[in-house]
Amino acid sequence: MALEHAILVSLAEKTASGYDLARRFDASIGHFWKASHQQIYKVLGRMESDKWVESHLVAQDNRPDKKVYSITNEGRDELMRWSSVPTPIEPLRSEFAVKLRGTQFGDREAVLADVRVRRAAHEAQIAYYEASAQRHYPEPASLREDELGAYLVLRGGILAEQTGMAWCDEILQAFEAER
Amino acid sequence: MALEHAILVSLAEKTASGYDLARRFDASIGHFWKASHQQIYKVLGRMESDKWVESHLVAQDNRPDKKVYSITNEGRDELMRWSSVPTPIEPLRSEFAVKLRGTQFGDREAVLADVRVRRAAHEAQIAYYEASAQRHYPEPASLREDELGAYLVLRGGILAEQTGMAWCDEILQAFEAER
DNA sequence: CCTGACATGTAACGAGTTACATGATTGA
DNA sequence: TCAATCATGTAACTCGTTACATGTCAGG
Repeated sequence: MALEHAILVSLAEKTASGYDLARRFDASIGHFWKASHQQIYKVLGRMESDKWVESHLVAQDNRPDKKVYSITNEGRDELMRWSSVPTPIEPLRSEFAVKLRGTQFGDREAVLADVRVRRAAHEAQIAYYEASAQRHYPEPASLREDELGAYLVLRGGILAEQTGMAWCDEILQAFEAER
Repeated sequence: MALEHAILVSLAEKTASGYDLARRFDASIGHFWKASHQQIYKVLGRMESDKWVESHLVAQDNRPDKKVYSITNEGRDELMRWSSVPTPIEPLRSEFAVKLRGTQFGDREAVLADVRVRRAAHEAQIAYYEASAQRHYPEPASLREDELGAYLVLRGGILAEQTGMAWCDEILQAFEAER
């Protein structure tokens, strides 16, 4: 399972509570791997049994206690082992593609409206990613070693969104040409 | 669930047995939505209870009987209804991105080897898709209405694979530059 | 005789989502 | 007083995968 490894990577960067991790999975890491807090707590429990992480309670003023997790040496070993195994190639999976394929059996105008909404969403996401790149990595030619991975992932996000937008444009053009 | 609708689209094009559908999900439709035969039989059962499809047994010579499914009017109505509801935007989900992000905690050379394998896989997939496009849609400027959806989905596949390959190239370059 | 294509399922499990459950503090 | 943020979980359910289960026929 990749969620465990996503958590290990996140904890290797910085210790965190389940709540902190849930917020990270809403932002940075969450751009390519989503997880709900419920699932995170569940998996953290299993990971602690497996000794990949350990926790200690931290009391706070005016706030609930929190359980701060950190990665163990066994966790670091597992990360090393996992990184050396080839990643299975994930097949594409797109409900939108199914719908596009079946346009002739559906509401053509609604599908086109959907394409326009998706195009706008891709556009917004590109703007967001590019602002993020500008802010965190203004000089991509001289990145620190520990920044490279996150930067390349961001680049992957930008490329994917640009492609999504280009696809929407092609679909709109094809449908307009046909009219 | 989209599998039900993928099956509806497939049956709207042509009646099929569970076995036939499983083969279609290994090829054309399967390029953007995978399903095992076990899952298909399970879902077909539910869809028949819901009256979206109906089946009749067909005896064959020298072969086992088969249950041929066809879409009902209710099934067509459902397809129309579904097509008019906006498709939820599927967030990216990539174990490979997690691994890339965590390269500093792993085996850098193994990750790079993985990138090269993935690049080759994208390249092969592009060749496959382009041959398919050439064979089925030699003249994209003049497509029949019932071909347009499948053609555009194929285009989406080509664009996605090209992007995947471009990303791999960027990763390889960045790691080589750093050395 | 053995493999592969044809044909249809069940059972057990794992991953992930949705709904439920609780409780403190801060600011509008 | 009401909503938002902080903080941690359980329970029920759905979707999908893997393993198991069975049997025919054609071709090498």
